Amino acid sequence: MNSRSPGSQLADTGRGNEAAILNAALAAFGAQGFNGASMREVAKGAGTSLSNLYNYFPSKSHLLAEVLRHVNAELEARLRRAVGEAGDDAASRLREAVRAYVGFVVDEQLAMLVSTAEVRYLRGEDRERLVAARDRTQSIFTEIVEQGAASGEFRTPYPLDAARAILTMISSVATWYRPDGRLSRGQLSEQHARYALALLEGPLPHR
Amino acid sequence: MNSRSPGSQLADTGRGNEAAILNAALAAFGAQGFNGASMREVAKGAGTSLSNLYNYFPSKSHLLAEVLRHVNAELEARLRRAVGEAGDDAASRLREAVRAYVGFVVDEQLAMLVSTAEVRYLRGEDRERLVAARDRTQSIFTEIVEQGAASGEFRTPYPLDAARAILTMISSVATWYRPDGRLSRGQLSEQHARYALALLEGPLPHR
Amino acid sequence: MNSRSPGSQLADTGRGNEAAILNAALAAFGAQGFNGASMREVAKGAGTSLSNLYNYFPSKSHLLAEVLRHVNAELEARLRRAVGEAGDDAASRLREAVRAYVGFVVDEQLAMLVSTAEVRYLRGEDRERLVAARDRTQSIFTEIVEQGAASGEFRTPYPLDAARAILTMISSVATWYRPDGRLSRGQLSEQHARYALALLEGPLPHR
Amino acid sequence: MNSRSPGSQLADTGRGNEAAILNAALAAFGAQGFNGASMREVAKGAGTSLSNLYNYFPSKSHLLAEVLRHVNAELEARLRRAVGEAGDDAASRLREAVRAYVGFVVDEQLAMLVSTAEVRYLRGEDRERLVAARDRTQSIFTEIVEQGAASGEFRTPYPLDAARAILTMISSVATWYRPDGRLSRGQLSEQHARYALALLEGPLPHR
DNA sequence: TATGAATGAGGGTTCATTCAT
DNA sequence: GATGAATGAACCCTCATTCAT
Repeated sequence: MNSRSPGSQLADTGRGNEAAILNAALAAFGAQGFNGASMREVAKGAGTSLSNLYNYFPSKSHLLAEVLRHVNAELEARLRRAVGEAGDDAASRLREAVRAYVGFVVDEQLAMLVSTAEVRYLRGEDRERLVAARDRTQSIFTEIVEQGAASGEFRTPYPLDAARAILTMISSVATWYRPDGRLSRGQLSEQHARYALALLEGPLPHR
Repeated sequence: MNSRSPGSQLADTGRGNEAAILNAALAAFGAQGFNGASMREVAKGAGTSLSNLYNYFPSKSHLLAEVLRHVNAELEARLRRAVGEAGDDAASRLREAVRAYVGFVVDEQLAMLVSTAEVRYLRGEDRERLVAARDRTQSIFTEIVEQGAASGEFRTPYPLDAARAILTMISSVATWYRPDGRLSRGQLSEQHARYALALLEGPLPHR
Repeated sequence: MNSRSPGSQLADTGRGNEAAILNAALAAFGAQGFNGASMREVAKGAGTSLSNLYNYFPSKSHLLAEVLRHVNAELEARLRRAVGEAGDDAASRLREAVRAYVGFVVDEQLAMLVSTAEVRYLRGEDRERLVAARDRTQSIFTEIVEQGAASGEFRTPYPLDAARAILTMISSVATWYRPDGRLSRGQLSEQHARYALALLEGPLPHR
Repeated sequence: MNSRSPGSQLADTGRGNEAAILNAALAAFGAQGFNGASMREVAKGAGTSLSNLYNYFPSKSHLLAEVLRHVNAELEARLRRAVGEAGDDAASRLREAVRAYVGFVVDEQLAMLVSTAEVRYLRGEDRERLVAARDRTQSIFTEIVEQGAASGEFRTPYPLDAARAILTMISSVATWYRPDGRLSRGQLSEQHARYALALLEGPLPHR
């Protein structure tokens, strides 16, 4: 055992059934997509009645928004923790950020998938709020990359574009990763740390 | 004008309304997602009646399958053409393949988005057939990568994993590319060709 | 038998189920009120499926709007016919108009009730259209009243207000009339013709 | 200030929230109709919780019944007071009754509207009780009319039917009256007093 | 009294699909 | 091929009401 939270579980939030509903929604949206999932399924998954869902979330859209908000919050927390404990140079900070991100993708694969695939169904304010929150999360990476570009550690001509490429590369691991597959969590982290440094044209560790 | 096909248009297929329906389906699935789009929308977009759709495709699922099949076929054709016209070394073949792929993503952004986001709604044989077709398409890249790894041009310790990373990196360009954005089609091609070589730890062109 | 149309039937309108649906809606709205009636009831009453209703009317509100439009159209037609066949002086024109209106209320009691009670549930353009149509219908009365006021046949100091009072008085007959009650159709017509002349302070027939 | 109660307020009844609930119900039923209004709205309007409503009224139907009972009680009280202070002859008693009724309609327009429109949603004993109470209220008018018919003051051939016509005429003022409209409270009273005498074919005041 | 959480029934509406023409 | 009408299932959501506290 380790200290990581169990796969694809949103933290308890105090109110009776809220966490159960959020988790059931995550599972349902993950399995069927936002439009393919029904509130009845969510209710069944959460062990409550359909109508009670609406005592917690005013609409299916809002429920999706809350799911995505929680997922991003957890990701951001993990990233900040990891970067906070890293060294000072951009290369090691990047390495830790990548490891934490890959770890999140592996631990919370379903959350990551839903997070990527279902944002598009958010509209209006909910969407804007989430986009803003994600920008804050991604800025953890872009700041490191800018630091490394400024210090000369990263020599790529396109630091910000490369940063984006790194992020999508890592998050898309969720689309194919299998816990019983050829690559372990650790191997994936090493690989992607190396990919990231390679893309940024930074100092690759010797093989 | 150039010789590229117009954006997000599936080729005519001979049967009266077939192309119109496929294109309308692509547009509808792109705008609303597979489950969010309705056959009525598709019919309206194709300028025909709802029931006439079923003279061409036996079900909504099948319609999706056909859309995805056409998109992959077009992508594969473009890739094979590009690689066929390239040199013999892995680096230049890779460069041309990447350029062609990026070009496709840019030209057929919507097709690429749908292709990525909606495969999950295929089931059964339709799904298997498409997965097989995609594997054939992706093998264009993996063969080049294996060739380069064997020849020593690419020194990455993880050639096949890096190939997958390259593919997802390129296809995800569709999620953010804007025709009027900062990066032109050509710049994107150059960037990604460089990313690919960097990831494979091959010979980077001088800046 | 007489030539009056059967009670509470909206005329056939050509399209297959349309008349049946309108009549079923009239019955349902009459029995339960607009909000108390369900589209399922209407469908059952019309002998069709719930979903088929929406092939004829895009929403429950629209269905109500159409019901009310038809009712008013029928009333207006009857009034114009009656007035057209009357003499030239205001008193006899009024008498015929009142008789026709009372006749309509008695023949189409349910239609009249729904017409009065459920307008309030119309919103937006539907409401405005109906209000305009009703104004046109009521102007049949107000014009007669103005004619009689100008000619000196009606001596009331408030001709237009009295006209309104007459109209509400007649239409509210629908709230208590019973076909098997003490007052026959003919008696009601006579009474209300006399009420109208009395209210307008015109020439009362001798008793 | 005068001695009339404020518009559309049901009197306090002693129990904590009862008056607030009755008034909120009156407002909600007036705005949306009985079936269109929800107990949640009523609770919100009364400033209490949804479930607390059921400590005062056992059901929505009962709540409606109580609202209507209060409205009728207030109307009856006003009418009896007015008639009690009038002279002895039928014409002046009628005049005072009409004035009081018109005054009530104007002062308590919403209450009158609800009273007229929503009775139909009462069933069973609640309905019977209300009908009986209304009959008692209306008998104030019918008794005056019978007195005047007997004494020869009113010469109409249909005294009781005319009485009913008068009542509906007055109560329907609520459907169009606007406080800022052309007709003042006083003018309306005068008009309707005259209408009533005209309908009954009694002695009209000189103009 | 007063509350918040809970629920089963039912609301209007849309869906993919079928079928007679 | 092409259509318009039709349908049953399912959708999201709201309802009046209950109950433990």
